[in-house]
Amino acid sequence: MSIVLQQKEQLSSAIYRALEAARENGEMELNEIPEIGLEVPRDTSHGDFASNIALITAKAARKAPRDVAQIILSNLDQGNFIRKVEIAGPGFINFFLSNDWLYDTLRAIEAQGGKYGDSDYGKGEKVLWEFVSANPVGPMNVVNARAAAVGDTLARMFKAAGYDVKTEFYVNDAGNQADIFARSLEARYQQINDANYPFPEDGYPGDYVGEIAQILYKEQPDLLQMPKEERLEFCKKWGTDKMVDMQRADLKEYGVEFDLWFRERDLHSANDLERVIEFLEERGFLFEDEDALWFRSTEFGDDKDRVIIKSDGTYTYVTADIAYHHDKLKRGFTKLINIWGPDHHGYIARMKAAIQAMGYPEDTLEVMILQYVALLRNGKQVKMSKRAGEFITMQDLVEEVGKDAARFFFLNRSPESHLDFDLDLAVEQSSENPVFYVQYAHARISSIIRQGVEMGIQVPASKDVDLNLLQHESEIALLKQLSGLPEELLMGAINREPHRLTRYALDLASLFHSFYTHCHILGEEDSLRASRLVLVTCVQIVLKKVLTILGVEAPEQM
RNA sequence: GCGCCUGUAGCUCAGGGGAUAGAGCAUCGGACUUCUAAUCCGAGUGCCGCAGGUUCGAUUCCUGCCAGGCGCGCCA
Repeated sequence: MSIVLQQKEQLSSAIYRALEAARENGEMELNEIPEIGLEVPRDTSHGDFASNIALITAKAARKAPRDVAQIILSNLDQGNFIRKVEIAGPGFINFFLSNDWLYDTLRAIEAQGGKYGDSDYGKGEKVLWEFVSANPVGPMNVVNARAAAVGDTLARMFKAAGYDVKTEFYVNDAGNQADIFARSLEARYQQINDANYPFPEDGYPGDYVGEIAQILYKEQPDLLQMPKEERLEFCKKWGTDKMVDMQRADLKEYGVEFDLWFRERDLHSANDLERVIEFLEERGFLFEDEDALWFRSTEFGDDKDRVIIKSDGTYTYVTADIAYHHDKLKRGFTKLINIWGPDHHGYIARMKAAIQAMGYPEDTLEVMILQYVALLRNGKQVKMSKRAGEFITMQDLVEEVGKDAARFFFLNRSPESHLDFDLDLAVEQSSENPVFYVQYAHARISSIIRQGVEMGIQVPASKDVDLNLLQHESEIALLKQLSGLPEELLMGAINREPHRLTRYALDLASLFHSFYTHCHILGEEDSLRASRLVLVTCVQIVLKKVLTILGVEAPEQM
């Protein structure tokens, strides 16, 4: 249990006992004692912890909130950890504790290192995070970049929260788009020898198709010997594999490495679609109408039934997706979390229906809908069209603003908010980007420790220093911030809020920079210097931990 | 028409049943003989989209409306 939680528990049981005592001695009538809420107030003048219990119970007790608070106080056993209690505002009870718990936080960080802040909340539940899953027919876009950053970070937050996590990229290499891509690639290949060879009307116009056609030509100069059908099949497989390789490389450069890459074509070759259709058929969820086979998804709350096999005998996209999710479940995952773009939100109901038809609870599948990213240049939105071959790719973005800045920028916003990404601003102010502010704090600490070592000063163990020397306002503020990591990490995972962590990192960096200005370290006398070295080392550990989860570098110097 | 998301400071965005609504950027003024000034300290700004409702208390929850983005295929 985190130290903050320990404090809250101590306080709430003290309040509970006070309420019971008040009830017994007749000072207060109260049938039920509600759950006692405690929070860390934003304003430090409101204490270390505050409770609104008096406001909540006032009505049932038929007393004014401040009177209730006064009764609680007069029955409260302050023990030896509560330094001061006061009633404030409409009836809040503010608790001021002795600093021992803050110093315990340093000991915990020292003992746990990079694991500080982790919990076993998830109890090892197997969770699969699927995100990006961009079609292997072109470069990834900025929404993919947003999804990559969010998914990658949330997956790590889940690991920290005690889940058994895998990340997966689903490759749509078997559908219409893959066929169109194959025809586009084949046409570009033909054009190497015959400039007038017709390009398909619906083909992908981007230059990249021609570029990889060149690579294909070098590797396979005799492709034209093949029968057309066979050649298109080859182009589809080779081409989508090539695109997947490129996507994998781009993602790696962006700091995202998936545990698993799942190919749609493997579902087809393993006859998984037939199998899942049979499975649903047996359970009576399918019916025929107008020469097509339908899935009765309305039985599970979808607003329409969905076609599974089209009248021409081919499958729809959702069929493969059902088979895919069936496969995920067969692999033993009990929680499937997908991150989709806003254009797919209409898909949620039918996939959840499928999950239920397969016999699993509706909330086994959770879909996070990420909102769009609008790119602005010269104050105007950049119009992008895959059709016209005009778009700013993830790769362009990373090259332009850098991996760390791009990731931080995406992660610093709540996933469901629409996002305006001003390219001019991102480039122009790249040296003032918040990410550097956080990294600079880490580099500064590294520098202090480095110089200490040069002077023959090592970072001491906390047991060998007097942590009580840490009394400065900026030191206390830092300690409080450090104590908050476990809760931030856990709440961030539970609520799927990566931006909690960027915010936490910014706040921690800010408090450190302020401390740095007000307090010196290496020049201080031995005992104070030792205590502060312990403190900044803990700040460094926590900064590095958070940056690692965010997928951002923690530089030793800048 | 139905569904999802958004509406908070000049801009980009946090927050969220409670105590004076926050940060960064931008603007203005200070701080480097001292561990990195990519830093710090200080200053101003808000019908929290509008209107009702629930509540001791609503910017937060509920309903309706307005505005913007995106969906609603035997496409993927």
